[in-house]
Amino acid sequence: MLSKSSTYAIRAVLFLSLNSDDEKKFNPKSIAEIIDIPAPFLAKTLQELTKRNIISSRKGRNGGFYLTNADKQNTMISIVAAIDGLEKFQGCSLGLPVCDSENPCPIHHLVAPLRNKLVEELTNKTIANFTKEIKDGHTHVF
Amino acid sequence: MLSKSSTYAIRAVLFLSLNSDDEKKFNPKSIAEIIDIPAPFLAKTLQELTKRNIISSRKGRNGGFYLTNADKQNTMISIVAAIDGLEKFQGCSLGLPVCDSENPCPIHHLVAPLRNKLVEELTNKTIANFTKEIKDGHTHVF
DNA sequence: AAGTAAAAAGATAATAATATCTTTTTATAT
DNA sequence: ATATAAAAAGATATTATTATCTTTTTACTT
Repeated sequence: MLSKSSTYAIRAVLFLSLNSDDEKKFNPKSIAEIIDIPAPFLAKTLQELTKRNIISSRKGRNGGFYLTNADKQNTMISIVAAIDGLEKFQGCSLGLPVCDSENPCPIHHLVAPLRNKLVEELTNKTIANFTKEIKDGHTHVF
Repeated sequence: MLSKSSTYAIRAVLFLSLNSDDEKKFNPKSIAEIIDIPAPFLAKTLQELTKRNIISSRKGRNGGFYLTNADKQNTMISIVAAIDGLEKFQGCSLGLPVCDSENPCPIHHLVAPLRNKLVEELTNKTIANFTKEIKDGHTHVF
C-alpha cells in the first residue's frame, strides 16, 4: 500500500511535528535512532520533503530539520506524493488498459472505493490533525 | 496493493477459467500473447499455481495449463497467497512493532478496515464466482 | 520403441527499491 | 576570519522484484 520510504517519512514527520520547532531542531541521525529506522536513508527522505517545502531545515551549526506551524498545515497525502508519487493510486489494479466504473475489471468495484477512501482521508487531513490525535492519546507512533 | 506477479496470475487464471477445460489446454506462450504479459514470467507463475493445486497442467504432447471445475472452486485469495503471500496484509501499515485496534498507529483505523474488506472478499469469492461475473458481462479482463 | 511437444526446473539478467557511505556546501558561533 | 556542525548532494552497495533464457523431464502420438 505505502512503500517503506513513505512510512519512514510519515513517522519522521510526525516525530518532528510532536517534538520540534524553529528553536529545537533534529539531525537525521538522532531522529533515526529515536524512531528506529536507517539513518542515511531517512536523511535522503527528509531532504526530499524539504525540497518540496513540506518540512523545514536549517544548514550549519545548530541546524537540523524541524516543522513550523505552517508546515503542519500540509496534508498527509503531500508526504506520500513527495516520496512515492500518486500513480500507484491511479489506473487499473489488475493492469488492464481499460478499466473504470462503466467497464470494470473483476476487482475494480472492490479496490477502487478502498483506494479512493484512503487517498481522500490523507488529502483531507493535515499533519496537525494527525499530531493532535497522537497528543490526545488516540494513536501512537512508537 | 497486489504485486505485478499476482495481477498476472489472476488475469491468466481467469483467462483459463473462461477458455480452458481438460479437453482444451493452453501453453504459457499463447496465454501470454493473448493477455499481453511476459511469457517466461507467466510460465513461472503458472508452475507455482500448479504446484499449489490451484490450477492443473498436463505435460507432454497436447499438454498445457487448464482449469477443472474443481480448480474453479478455489478462492481468489489462494492465488494471491500462492504468489505474494499474505504477510503484506498483516502487521502495522506504518511498520510499528505495536499496532492494533486498542493501540492504533495514526493510519490503523483508516487502513485496517479497507485491507480486511479486500482480504475478506477475495477469501469469500471463488474463481468460478469471478468467471460468472465476466460471462454475464459485468466485468472484463481484456 | 522413437520422436516430439510441452511442462518443469534451473540458471542468468535487468530493473527498481532499499540502504549506506563520502564529499561538498552552507550557516553560525567563536 | 576561522572552525565547526549540520544539511545537501552524489556515489556506491545491497536486496527484492521482474524478466529472460536454457536444459531436463514427461507423456503422448505415430
